[in-house]
Amino acid sequence: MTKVRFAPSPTGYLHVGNARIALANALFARHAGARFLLRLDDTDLERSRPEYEDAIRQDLTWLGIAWDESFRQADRTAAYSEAAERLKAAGRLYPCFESEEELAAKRERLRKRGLAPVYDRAMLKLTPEQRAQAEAGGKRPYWRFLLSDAEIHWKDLVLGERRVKLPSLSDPVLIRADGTPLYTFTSAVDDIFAGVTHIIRGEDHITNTGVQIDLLRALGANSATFQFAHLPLLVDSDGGKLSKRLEGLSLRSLRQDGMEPAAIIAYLARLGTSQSPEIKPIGELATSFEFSQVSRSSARFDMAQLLRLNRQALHHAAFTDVRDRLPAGATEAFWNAVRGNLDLLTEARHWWDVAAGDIVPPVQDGESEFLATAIAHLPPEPWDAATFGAWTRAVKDAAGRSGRSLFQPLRLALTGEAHGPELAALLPLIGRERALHRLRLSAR
RNA sequence: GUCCCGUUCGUCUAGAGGCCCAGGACACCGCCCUCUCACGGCGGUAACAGGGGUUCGAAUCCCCUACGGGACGCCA
Repeated sequence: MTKVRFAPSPTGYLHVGNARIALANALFARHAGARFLLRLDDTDLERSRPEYEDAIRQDLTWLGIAWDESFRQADRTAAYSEAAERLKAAGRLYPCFESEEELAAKRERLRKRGLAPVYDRAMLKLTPEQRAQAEAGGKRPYWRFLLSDAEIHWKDLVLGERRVKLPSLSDPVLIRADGTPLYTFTSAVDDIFAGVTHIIRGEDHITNTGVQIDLLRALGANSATFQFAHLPLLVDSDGGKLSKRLEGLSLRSLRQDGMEPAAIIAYLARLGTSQSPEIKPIGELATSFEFSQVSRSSARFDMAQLLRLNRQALHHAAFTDVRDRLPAGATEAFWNAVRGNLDLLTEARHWWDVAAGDIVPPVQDGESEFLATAIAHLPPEPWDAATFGAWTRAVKDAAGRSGRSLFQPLRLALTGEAHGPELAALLPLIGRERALHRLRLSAR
């Protein structure tokens, strides 16, 4: 049985970078028939907040990403203690007493000498007496994992052969002085516990993978049962850093702006691959999902492309898909008339005002005579899709105009805009009373 | 600072020595359709970061440079 996991920290809202990783996991899971575990990595008590946990679940659901099982690390402290004891017994977890200031100073010294800031394992050489002395002084230890001196290598599903030389790394801290476990540790313990087989995450975890493979082995797991896929990070549209601006691009803000989940899914599923984005259900997107088609270099997140996809998604959206988010009273006829002209669903509100509310068209200088002619030929209700054609034919004959000079003033008067949905569809929604009023306002 | 990775049209990419004076998609431009926009159809502009090698031949292999990214936390 294959299993993937998406493991966000509830320290903030999900952003597009997170969503891309979550989606890659979901697509792979669907494609490979794997179970999807949603794990809340909330071991950082300082920053984790329950409301973010709820928000993450909501945002994933909104995107259409479902999970088969879920748990939070805060509920698994006993398992972490047990694993820690085993590592201690095996001599792979050792206590340290340096303060954070001391450690920072050590790193700084090494850096100044042009060396990598790797922990010197000073505490490993502590005699039992020295250790007793430190503890007597009221110091509580934090615990480091004794890395082996191996060179870890694995075949990354996206990046290919990768190597991490453990001797060039610091022994990672697994347990804080306050006794709480750190990500590196809990993640390995849980991946074993949950039976995860494919770890799909961002490229920023490459070094962690080397460490975690060593840790998985120390915990008695067969590291060969784990497959890794590291996706290159996304960068900002001006080529700069991924982080700052994209992290601000939360799913919630996109949702607020009227972005369709279908567009986000379509864009993120294919970004950085050789496949073109397509508006499709997530299940169909999964069918063609392959790690081998993901590029090894970072992809640029381009809002313009997302917007384009969003327009496409809207263009194809059925009334039933969007009715809950349309202004109260909006009808299917209205939706079908305007959807082809929307970039964002939020713009529907404006067109609803045009169709059923009050708008004030601009006064068109020099067109009063023409508009008067148009008013004179406005047919009586009831109106339907054929009304506009019949009316404009009559106006054409009476005013001797055709083409743009015929239609543009009418569009401007009726909608207040130079561009917009087909008037034939819009006119019956506007109705005779509003149409008359607007034509008069525009003629003045 | 040290180590690792990357660099092909505006964007996402195809390309693993001759099939490439580099292909596709989106964007853009033009034409057609058309009351506008959009849709659709047809066509077009546009790229191998730079420099050295290796080779009969390099986008593809090697080296250097530049630029970009990542890692180096008692964050995840």
